[in-house]
Amino acid sequence: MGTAKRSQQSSPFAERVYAIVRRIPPGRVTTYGRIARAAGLTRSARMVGWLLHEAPADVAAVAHRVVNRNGELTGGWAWGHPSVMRALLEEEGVTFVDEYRVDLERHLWEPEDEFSERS
DNA sequence: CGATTGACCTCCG
DNA sequence: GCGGAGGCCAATC
Repeated sequence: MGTAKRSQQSSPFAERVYAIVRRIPPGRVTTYGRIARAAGLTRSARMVGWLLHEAPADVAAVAHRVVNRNGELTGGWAWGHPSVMRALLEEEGVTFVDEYRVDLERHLWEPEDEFSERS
């Protein structure tokens, strides 16, 4: 396979993010910052979102469980419309405190912060 | 090759 | 407690 590369250079940080996202249980939600911190890069939450945009199908299948620090469906438009992601979350039993805001106090899932480095 | 944007967050005033 | 600015890495124009 000569053409087995492109931009999918599977960065160590990317694989770490994908691994964490895949470990997100149903009915549970996490935040980009939480994943970024668990991956080792606390201030690189932006890249997490971009990675999810280029993420494989298995990761994208659970990407709707990833929300921002506010619990808002910031990436809802990635599915075409936030209502789609909201429906998926509701299907898993996730409640919403607002139209597009999940109850983090109720479904916030914290990844294994083995690599979490504090300042 | 340089500048801008991006599924965002943290720090500082 | 709230607001603004910086940061971080990569992709796209």
